[in-house]
Amino acid sequence: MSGLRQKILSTASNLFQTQGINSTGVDTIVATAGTTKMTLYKYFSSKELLILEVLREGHEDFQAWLNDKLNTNAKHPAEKLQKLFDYIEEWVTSPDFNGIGFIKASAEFPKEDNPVHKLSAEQSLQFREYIKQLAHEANIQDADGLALQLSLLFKGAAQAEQMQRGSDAIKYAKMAAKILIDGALTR
Amino acid sequence: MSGLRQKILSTASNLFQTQGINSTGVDTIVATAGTTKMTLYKYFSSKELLILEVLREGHEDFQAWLNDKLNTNAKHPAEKLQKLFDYIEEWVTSPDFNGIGFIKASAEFPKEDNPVHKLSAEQSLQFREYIKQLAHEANIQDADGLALQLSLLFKGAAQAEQMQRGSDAIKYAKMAAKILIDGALTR
DNA sequence: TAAAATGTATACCGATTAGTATAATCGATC
DNA sequence: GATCGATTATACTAATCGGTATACATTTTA
Repeated sequence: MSGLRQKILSTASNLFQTQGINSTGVDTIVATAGTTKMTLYKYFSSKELLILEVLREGHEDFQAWLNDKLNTNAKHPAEKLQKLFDYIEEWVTSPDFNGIGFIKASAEFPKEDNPVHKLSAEQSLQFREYIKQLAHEANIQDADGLALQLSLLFKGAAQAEQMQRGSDAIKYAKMAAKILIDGALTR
Repeated sequence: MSGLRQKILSTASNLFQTQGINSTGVDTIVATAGTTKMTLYKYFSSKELLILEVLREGHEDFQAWLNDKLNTNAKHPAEKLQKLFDYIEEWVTSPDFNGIGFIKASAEFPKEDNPVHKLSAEQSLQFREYIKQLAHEANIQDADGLALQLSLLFKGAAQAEQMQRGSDAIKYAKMAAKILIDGALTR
């Protein structure tokens, strides 16, 4: 049963994050994963498809982890909102954190009709919709606006973290989020 | 007097933004600029040096434009802070806007010792320091913190704009910035 | 008018890219 | 022990990459 497929996926994910997507050749991926090109192309029919799969898995992992954390550690919707950036911080500062995929992918594939770019935009929107749902359940008037603002803080912090690992950006993003959330709740 | 050098710079800037830096070959640049590789390499001894120069010019233009706008249209330091995102919006929504270079460059060159990455991080920090100075002059206690938060909003909005042109992210970033600034001023 | 600088045109180099063809090797099942 | 699927190993293709060499044309300067 192919642990190889998973190995290739995780290896590619790491390399994409540390070296860049376009700068990482297929040969480098298979060499690092300890396999050959024939095997890679048996599981992924093209590099683009591999990129898409890496993005998909990364996003699903993040969303599932975040949703699970919020559901088990917060009862009321407003509480979820207030704890959102706590878990974002926990995710981002985790030692095996390897970046928010869709942030970088959209930069490396700027053409709007590119499949990778389209998936990135879709995932970004999906995250925003998730926050919007939380805000809506917390009876916030402009749920859409708050969701957009929080996603901006998230993107900014992720971008800062990718620019310099271990920056204190997340900490201040959390404080800014608290101000925006509290303001929206008491309106 | 070489208008060719400037033509190459602006052409490269446009292509880098619309196609990506790594995805834009030197041949494409010279063909689009209407010149030859020999001329390009007379002005820029390598592609990396061309990238650095494009980044440098873009950042200088932005900083100079922003500083000029603030100085001529706002008197008091607090007023400058409050109008900051108005001009950021004006810059970003301008039709000939071609992206905040250091946002994308840091994604395409993730290695921290890479010259392009280093310049990007430097420019990002420089922008943050600029805001910090404004906040300091406005007698804001945690000038550093506010500057970081505003730069997060700026990065997030720029990232959103690069993901989808014409998004309303800037509008909401402006609103969030107002909340954060007002809160910091009346403390 | 002669010299010098600037730009064009074109062909080339070695390295790297994504992807494929072919044959050999491995382990498990029957 | 033979067979079968999965994996490896290696060599290859055609295209593209950044960068260079050479020869020629044009314009500027003296």
